[in-house]
Amino acid sequence: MKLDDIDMSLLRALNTDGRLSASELAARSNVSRGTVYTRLRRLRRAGIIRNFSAHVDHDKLGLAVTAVVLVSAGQFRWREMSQELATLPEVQYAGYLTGGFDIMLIVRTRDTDELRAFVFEKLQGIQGVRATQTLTVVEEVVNRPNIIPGP
Amino acid sequence: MKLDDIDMSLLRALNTDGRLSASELAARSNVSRGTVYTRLRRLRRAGIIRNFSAHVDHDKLGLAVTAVVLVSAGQFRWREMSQELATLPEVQYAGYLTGGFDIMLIVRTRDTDELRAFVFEKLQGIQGVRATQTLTVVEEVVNRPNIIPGP
DNA sequence: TCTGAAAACTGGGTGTT
DNA sequence: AACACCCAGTTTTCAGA
Repeated sequence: MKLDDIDMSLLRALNTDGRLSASELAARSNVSRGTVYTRLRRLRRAGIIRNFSAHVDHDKLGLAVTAVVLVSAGQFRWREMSQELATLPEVQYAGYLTGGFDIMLIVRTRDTDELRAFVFEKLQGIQGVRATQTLTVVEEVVNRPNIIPGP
Repeated sequence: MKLDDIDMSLLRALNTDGRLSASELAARSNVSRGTVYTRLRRLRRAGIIRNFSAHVDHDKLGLAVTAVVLVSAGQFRWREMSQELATLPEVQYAGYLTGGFDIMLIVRTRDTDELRAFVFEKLQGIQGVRATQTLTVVEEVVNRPNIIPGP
């Protein structure tokens, strides 16, 4: 799907505030409300906007520990591992890599005890996981929901 | 702030759909509309809900390349580096680590050319950046906006 | 893509449990 | 606290241009 300036303007606005009303979006993008409705529907149908979500402060929710887990995998079972990783509730991000490691996870737990349990019991229990390297996040500097390309 | 079942229910609902109306939230959490308003205000004021945002498909936006960049840093200028990293538009996530690396970045670019420019020109140009290791994300398996702890 | 009007929702308020 | 009710203002939907 082709995206014009109106679409990009809407996406940028919704990136910073996902609950903006149609009339506010219309004002910011200099179009009518009707246009905003039809554009948003298009963007959703095309899968460009996947969904909307609140952004929560994990510390304040009691999830004090964030860790990056780098995984080296063998005997690659791509499909099965994807499914198993997707069911782990602690995993916020999981991606397959090329380079020094095969998988990268970002994991959130209440404390280091839960992190240990995750890495050494859950993760190491998955077939194909050979070795893991766990790095604790001491401070988050940037945490953006999206990157919207510039003009 | 103490969070009860109602708060958690609202957070879970807003995690999966951040544009749910107050009446829908009320129905899903089995509370009145008024309660939803007061709870949401509390959650925002307390900083538990930071903001709301759309979630976009970066591939469809033309950002075809996602990479994890692990950085080893020396002569640590914590404050300055944070600011410099935060201004880089390609950076979706940046965090300081303990372990084998000092900083982890998740970066999105249009193509590998932009990625190269980011790593070897922008990033390596920042004072304190000693060495980088770039891993390309071949496939994203999990990409959740939040982790909401279970009961 | 825009406009106007009906329908639904919001954000208050009140008093009650 | 949470609830049910009400009310004016706003937002959304939908038709027509």
